[in-house]
Formats: sequence, C-alpha cells, structure tokens
Amino acid sequence: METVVKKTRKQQIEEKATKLFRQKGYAATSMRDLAQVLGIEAASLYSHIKSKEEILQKICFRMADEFFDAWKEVEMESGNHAAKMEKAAICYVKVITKNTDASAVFFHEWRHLSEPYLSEFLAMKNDYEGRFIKILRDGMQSGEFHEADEKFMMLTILSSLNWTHNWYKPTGNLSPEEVGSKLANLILNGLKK
Amino acid sequence: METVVKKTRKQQIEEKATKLFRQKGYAATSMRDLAQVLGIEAASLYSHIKSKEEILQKICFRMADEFFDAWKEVEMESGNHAAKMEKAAICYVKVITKNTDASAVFFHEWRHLSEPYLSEFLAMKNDYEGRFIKILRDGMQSGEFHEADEKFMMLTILSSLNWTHNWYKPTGNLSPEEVGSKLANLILNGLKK
DNA sequence: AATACTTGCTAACACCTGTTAGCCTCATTA
DNA sequence: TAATGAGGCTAACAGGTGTTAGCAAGTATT
Repeated sequence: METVVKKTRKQQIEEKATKLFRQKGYAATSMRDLAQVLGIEAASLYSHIKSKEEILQKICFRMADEFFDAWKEVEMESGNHAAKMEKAAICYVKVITKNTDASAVFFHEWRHLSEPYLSEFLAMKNDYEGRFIKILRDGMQSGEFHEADEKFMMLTILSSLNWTHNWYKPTGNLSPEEVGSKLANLILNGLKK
Repeated sequence: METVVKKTRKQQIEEKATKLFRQKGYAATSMRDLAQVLGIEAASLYSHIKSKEEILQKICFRMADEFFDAWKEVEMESGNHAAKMEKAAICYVKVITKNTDASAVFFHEWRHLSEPYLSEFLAMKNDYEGRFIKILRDGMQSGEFHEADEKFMMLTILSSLNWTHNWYKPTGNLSPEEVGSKLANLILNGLKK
C-alpha cells in the first residue's frame, strides 16, 4: 500500500524555491518567479512564509542538520583512520545525493544569509570542518597518512566531495554509497597504480 | 626603475567589479554599488562600459583565455601520464592563484551570461574538460592509472583544483607551483602511506 | 450552526534596477 | 587658438523588488 504524504503548501513553496534558487541563484530569483511556478500571486506566498530569506534559512540549516546527523554514523566507526575517512566520505555524499538541489543552494547561496544567521552558519561550517581535520591529524600522528598541511588536505577533500551535487543523478547506475566509496578510494589511494 | 602602468578607468571599473561580484555575487551587485566604490555616480559608468553584463563577459572570457594559454605548457610536457597530470594541475592552479577574485567569478557567476555567450562559454568548458579526460584515458590505457570512470575522475580532480581560489592567499608561504604540485601529489598518490 | 484555519486575491507602497539623454569641465592634441 | 576626447554630472525612464493591508471563499473542526 502506498502511503501518500500530503505536502503542506509551505513545503511545496520551499521545494520549488530550492529548485529556483539552484537554477538562477537566490538573488536572481524573485518572489514573482516563485509564485509563478506555483500558479499563484506573489503576495499569496506571504500567507505561508515570513520572508524570502526565511526560505533560504530553512534550506541552509536543514542541510546543516542533516550533515551533523549523518556524522553520528562516522563516530560509530571503529576501524583505522582510513576507514573513518571512508565512512565520513560516504555519509557526506549520502546527504548530498539525497537532495542535490538543496545541497547546491547550501553550498552556493549561504552568503546571502543576514546576521545573525550568517555567523551561526559559519560557526557550524567551522565545527564540521574541524571534525574532518581531526581524522586527518589523528591519521598523520599514527603514521597512517602522509604528513601534510591538515587544513589544505581537508579543503581539498571536502571540495571534491562537495562537487558531487553537480553531477550526481539518482537515475545513474551508482548508489550514493558507491559514489562515496569510490571518492574515498581516490582520496586515500590516489590515481596511480 | 619602477614602471608605473597607468590603469585606464575601464580597467579600474573591471577590477572593482570583479571584487564586488566575488563578494556579493553578480546578481546582488548593483551598478550603484560599483559606482560607489569608485567614488562616482552609476550613470557615469556608462561612459566606459556598454552594460553590466559586458563586465561579466570580460571576466569570464579573459579567464578562459588564460586557462587555454596555460595549457600550451602542458602540451610540451614529454614525461609519462602522471607527469602530464601534474603539469596540468600546476598550470591550472597557477592561473587561479594569479587572480583569485576573477577565478571565483569565473567559477560561480558564468551562469548569468546571456546567449550566445553562455553557449560559447559552455563549449569552451567542455573542450577544456575533454583535455583532462584525455590524459586520464591515456593513463588508464597505458596501465599507469587505475581503471575508473573518466568523467567522474575528471570532475573530482577539477573540483579540488578549482577550490584553491577559495583559500589561496598570495601572502602565504606556498607558491602557486607548490600548491599545484602538492595537489597533484595528493591526486596521484593519495592520502595513505 | 458557529468557529477557525487554509489559501488565495487585488491594490498598493516605498524603494531599487539597469540604462539613456543631455550637458558640463578639464587636459591633451592639432 | 581651436578641436577633441576623457570623465563625470543631474534628471529621468520604465520596469522590477520584497512586502503589507484588507478582504473573500472554501474546508475542517467544534
């Protein structure tokens, strides 16, 4: 039996807004654009939302929550640091692939948040990046990874993981786990034989 | 003896616009914003430029030219495919680090180009990515690289190279060549010992 | 039957958008 | 001295921006 989850109008608005923000960018998307794809007038949107920025806030912080949620699984990983890194990559990619539209907005449009949301967002970002750095540092100290600048490494790794939102298609033949695993493999073992 | 290159007003405008487009995004940057940082009125800009989009076009296509120019050096590389990949990474990073502002605009704001510029841009992007793919394919065929999806690999590699615009500081202790070389090393040999 | 909630409308506000027209001033060139 | 071009101004345009007020119809709940 199929369970039909009734979407509230507010959810529909956020969904369409996410698509538009991704396509045209937050600043270049007008409330009239958004209203049009929903088949209503721009003013009618305000029966459901407080402001344009509120939609962006919802998208950004919901994604952040999902990333932190997914990290719990990483903490349960009991293998070596390479295994932890692989787990982190897989969990990260899973979140991205689950919603590529929201991820794209999350990665590119957060700078349009106003204070205090911007600061809060940046603090979370920093926290999250620190967790990746810790795995790298631990792995270097234990002799498992090559010695290198941790921040440099973290940024490089995350950027290649981030990019998946740009090309991942749920219709493709790779599952999110496979993508994460392949990426982790490339990061850990490199291109060369 | 110091050679003072006199910058035309047009060059100054493009320079400041690049900074603003990076900071706030193209759509969120108004001509009055731009005029203000130059200390003039918005209307005065039009003595020097044709339109707002013309500035974006200049930035995007100048960067594209620089990437293609830099590729000439890659073609001269006569070593194995790993050496070619390293050379490509170094050349790529050199272009990015030489102008991080314009790179950021190049990577994030090209979608605001209108036709026919957008199509032209995408064609160049495609061409360039094809060159990376060729190195990968050749390296796989010769047995130098692990077998894997070429496009997947290319996207992952380019995304980690692209990201340098976001954190590279000319004041840091790494030269562009060193950054490119370190990135290439990570890509080729991986994190693990 | 009365109430409240959801969803939408029109009209409007105050301001911002890229851009043009027309004019002025100053430094350089012929 | 006259002409040219660079650089900038004010005023204005036509349209777009996010948002609010006030109202109305339909549906669900009490």
